[in-house]
Amino acid sequence: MPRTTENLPQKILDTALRLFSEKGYFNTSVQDIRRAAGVSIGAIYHHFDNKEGIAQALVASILERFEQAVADIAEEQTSAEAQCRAVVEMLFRMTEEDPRTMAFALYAKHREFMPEQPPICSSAPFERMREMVRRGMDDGEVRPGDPMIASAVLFGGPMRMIQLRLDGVITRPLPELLAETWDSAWRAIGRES
Amino acid sequence: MPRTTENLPQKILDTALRLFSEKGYFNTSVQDIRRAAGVSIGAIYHHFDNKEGIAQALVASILERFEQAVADIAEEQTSAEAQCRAVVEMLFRMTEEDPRTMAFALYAKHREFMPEQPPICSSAPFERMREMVRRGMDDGEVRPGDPMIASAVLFGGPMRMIQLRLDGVITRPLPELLAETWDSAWRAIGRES
DNA sequence: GTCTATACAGTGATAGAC
DNA sequence: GTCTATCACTGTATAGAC
Repeated sequence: MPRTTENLPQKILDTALRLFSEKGYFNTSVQDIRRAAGVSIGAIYHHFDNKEGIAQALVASILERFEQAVADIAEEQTSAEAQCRAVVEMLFRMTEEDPRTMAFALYAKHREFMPEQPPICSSAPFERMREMVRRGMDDGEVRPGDPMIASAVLFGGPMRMIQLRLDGVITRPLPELLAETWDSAWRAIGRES
Repeated sequence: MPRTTENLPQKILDTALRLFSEKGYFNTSVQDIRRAAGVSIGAIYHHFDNKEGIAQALVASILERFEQAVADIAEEQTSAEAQCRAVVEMLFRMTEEDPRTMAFALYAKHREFMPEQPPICSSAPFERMREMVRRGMDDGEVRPGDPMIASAVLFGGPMRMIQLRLDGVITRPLPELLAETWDSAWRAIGRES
């Protein structure tokens, strides 16, 4: 890849992500994006079909990163507990490093501005997380029961922590709280040792 | 209270709640509310300051119901576990009886259309739920630790179940899943018996 | 590929009759 | 209190020059 200045589509996406997560999709006009990115309306509509297309490109790119991270974890870790813990650790870290991406990915109502798109909670990385729990159940690492309930309870707590952190209710960085959060969350579904 | 036909402000609120939860706040115009409620624009603006005022009235009324329900539970139940379980049972029941209200109350981005309002997660009923867990910790009913983490993990799982149910990922009525959900969630933070 | 200028639909809100 | 008619404006998106 030749060394080039940041290309224009990427600059548009970065700016849109910032504005969408700060003010919300509907409170952000294409004019706002144009102004903040320092480009023209024509350039935006040359690279994207319409405003919704910008949002779609953003979600697709974020889900791709998620899916890659989860896939890497699935390869590196063997036990279900280690896999699930690594996923939560990754999510906590990403929340601190890039809160805007997390807010937009996990905590926006995509259906409202992308009516045709499937909900985020049925996307590949989330399916994979449920699959980790299901396998742990088959292997006897997780207490028997309904896999959907088990994964909702296991990941629901940490995801609630992320939401409270993004809302400013939790003030400490999440990685500092990982150990205690995980101990509790796993105790809910793990077999006692 | 005299027996009267449903009054107009209430009809406006009911219609707005339906449209807001089905299509979202920004995809619903005041004209849409007017049409669906079978009233005039003038009537709407006579009873409410503006569109945001309708949303504020809705949130206030829902939070009042929540707060009342949680206060009743706090009176009826003594142990922290019984209190918290009753809250989750109430939320699961309300999700089935009135999914629109739950979707709008728990799962809408209020800050985007009501910028001046405090976030829902710092409202009275949610504070009270955290207080229940904190008291359980003081009484030795809950394992010692950070009360914020404990309540996030305890209620985060059930609230994730509600979200998945509203998104159609879970197809069975939540009350049928209450027992298993609660057993897991409480195990995360309760002292072993 | 990037720009400026503009079309035009639909929005929230108001005025004023009844 | 409820209505109709209308305003002023912003939004998305397109056309066409460079």
